[in-house]
Amino acid sequence: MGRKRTKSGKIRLAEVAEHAGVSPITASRFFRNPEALSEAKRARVESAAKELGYVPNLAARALASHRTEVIGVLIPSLTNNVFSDVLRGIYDASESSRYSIQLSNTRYSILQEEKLLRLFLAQKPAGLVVTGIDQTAESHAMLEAADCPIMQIMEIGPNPVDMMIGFSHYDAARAAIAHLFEQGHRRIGFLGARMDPRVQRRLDGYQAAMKDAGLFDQRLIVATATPTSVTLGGALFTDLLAKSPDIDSVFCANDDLALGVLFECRRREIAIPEQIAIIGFNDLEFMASAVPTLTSVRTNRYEMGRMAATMLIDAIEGRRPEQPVLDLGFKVIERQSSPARRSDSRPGASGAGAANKMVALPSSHD
Amino acid sequence: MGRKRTKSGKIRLAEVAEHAGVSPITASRFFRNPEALSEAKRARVESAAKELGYVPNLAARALASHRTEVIGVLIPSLTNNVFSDVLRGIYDASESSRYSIQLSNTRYSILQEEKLLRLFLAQKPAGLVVTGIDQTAESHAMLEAADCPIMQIMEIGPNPVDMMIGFSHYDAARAAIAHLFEQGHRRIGFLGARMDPRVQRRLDGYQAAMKDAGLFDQRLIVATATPTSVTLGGALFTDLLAKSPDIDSVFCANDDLALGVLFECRRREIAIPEQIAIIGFNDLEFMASAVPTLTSVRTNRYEMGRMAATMLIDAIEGRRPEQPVLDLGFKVIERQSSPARRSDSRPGASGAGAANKMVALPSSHD
DNA sequence: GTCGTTGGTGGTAGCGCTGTCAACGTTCCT
DNA sequence: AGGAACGTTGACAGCGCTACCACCAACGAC
Repeated sequence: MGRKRTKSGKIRLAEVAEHAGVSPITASRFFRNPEALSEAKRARVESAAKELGYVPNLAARALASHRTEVIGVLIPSLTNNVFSDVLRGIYDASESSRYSIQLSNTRYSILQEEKLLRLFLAQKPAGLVVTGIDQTAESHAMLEAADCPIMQIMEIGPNPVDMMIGFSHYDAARAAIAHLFEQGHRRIGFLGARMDPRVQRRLDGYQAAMKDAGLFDQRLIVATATPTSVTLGGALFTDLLAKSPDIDSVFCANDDLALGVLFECRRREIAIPEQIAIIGFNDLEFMASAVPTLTSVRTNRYEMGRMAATMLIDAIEGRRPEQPVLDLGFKVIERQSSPARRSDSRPGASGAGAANKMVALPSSHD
Repeated sequence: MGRKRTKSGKIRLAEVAEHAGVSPITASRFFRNPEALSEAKRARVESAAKELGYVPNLAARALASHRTEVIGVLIPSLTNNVFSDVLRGIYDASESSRYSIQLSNTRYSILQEEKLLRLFLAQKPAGLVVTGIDQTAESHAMLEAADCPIMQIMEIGPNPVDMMIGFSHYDAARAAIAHLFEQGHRRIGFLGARMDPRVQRRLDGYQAAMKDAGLFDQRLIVATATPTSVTLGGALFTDLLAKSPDIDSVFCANDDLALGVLFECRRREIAIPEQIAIIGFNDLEFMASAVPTLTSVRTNRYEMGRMAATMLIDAIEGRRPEQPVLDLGFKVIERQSSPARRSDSRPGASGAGAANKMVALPSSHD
């Protein structure tokens, strides 16, 4: 009874249409723009499709329509906890949509990013998510020329290609240092690993804050291109102690380093926070649970991913946001590793539920 | 001068063929099976493609060839560190190939897995990676019927659908308990979170080992469906202490829990390892760096992902492995949290470089 | 020398879907 | 009442590529 079919019982759109007693085009429209159909035909096609177990052939759709339902995502690392949170947000937001995520890893190389971008763009993605604002000129040009919405995530800065969601790493670092200043610290060390552009901007923020306070000292900075790890945190802290034995606190550019510092202090019997205060960055889950609990700068990673995908999908479907650049801000979460030394009215900082100071500023550091 | 072209200067295969002075079919063959061409034509097509910047249209290819160059990967969680390592291996191995990875998150639901499987299979993937061996009957049937290679990862067990890479979580747990027995421990607690099938099998291994030794006690087990976290480790340990104050050691079904236990012991001033020994599972990076360093069962997660993708791609391209089931084994990495109490000839266990006992057995527990 | 046989090449005919445009019936306006 | 406007539907012609089969030359076997 069926029309000709090449492959094993595969249901095609034509079968659905025949079953529903409509033309293939009407059936096609049902899947793309159901509102355009009359109530009656919509129901007929819907039940026919369900009955036959129809699954559209995405390759044919892509070929005929000159576009895909793929959102390309370029991130620098799969290992980093930070990106796994962002990714989870992206996947969660895309799950209820028709779009699928195509992930690629740039390994912190903007040249690799450029190469991948070229590859992605050639397949006419529905949208693109790229990490950061430090693309090559060539990449930037390709993104500008792309005929799909683009979302830059992780940080905000001038000259967005299209949309942008993130926060100012510079301001966040300044807020971390301001917090330590408030608690009475002066000799504040900086520990940084990987030194990707965002960590670099945290270092910039640290330097600016220290210089403004007249406290800058090159010997307070230990930074390496080595990928981050807890073990590395201990090693960098050891270096820092050797360079500057008189530090009273450390700003770690991420939480893994902070945990490494915590352990190294245990090993050296350095009391936290009495001898050295610690503040981390990102506020990973374990920070609230360490002993002592560790102060950190909370960033909204999951939300960043979720919003990025949501806004991107909206833009793909023609609902462009009124506000293309979104600053998700950050919070300094005060915990035991950086206590208030003054006995003023500030609420105590003693764990996850402790007083938080919300800081969310537009990026304005250059 | 070119032939008709629908879209803005997009180079099609026909253009390349024309430029190279061959037929489109010959050009097509160049990309699929270069060896089939004569030396001369191969060079001509190659330079023409390069000169024109030709990028094949994957949708057209998929439509015409009835297959895609997509490897579907179904994992239960994006957050879990364990899977991010596996994923990194998969992405690394696929990067140099023509295949792209399509990732989906089952959220530890085998019903969701079944749904996603149906979706994936309909797009005729080149290959499929699924997590674990606990698919629904329906899923299993679909996988059996699929006309592409299938790789099951994370554990090994009976009745592989096709290929399988992993290790026995049951045996690994037994090895962890055997290690604690050797060190003289008897009241060994078990802490488990999420209780997915693999954690369940670790519990099974724990129970079997304890029963075999005549030491089993239901009150030694604290397990919850709650997703794992460091904080949860502390909470579960608190529960365990309430149920069994006389424990001498804890086997944590993963390292996050172990870190939580470490912090909770600090909080309660319980000495590790003097009062309580700890062993974790997976050997995440921080285990070697904690104070004291934490014993764990090392699993080859990155390697698992890398091998899975490599073998799958080989199978897709017709190079089927001689050995479809691969046991990657595990290692108990002895560290300070579970020291040798006897002063025999066993090498000391004092850090990352400490003596390791290699155990790698085929799954044989049922 | 004729016949396979092989390796290399090309022609034809779609893959399953959607863009475009035309055509239809209905409603609303003047 | 006539016409425009709208909402709904369908016919047709590909999208860019590859499967399939046919073909041709060059080679060795008999």
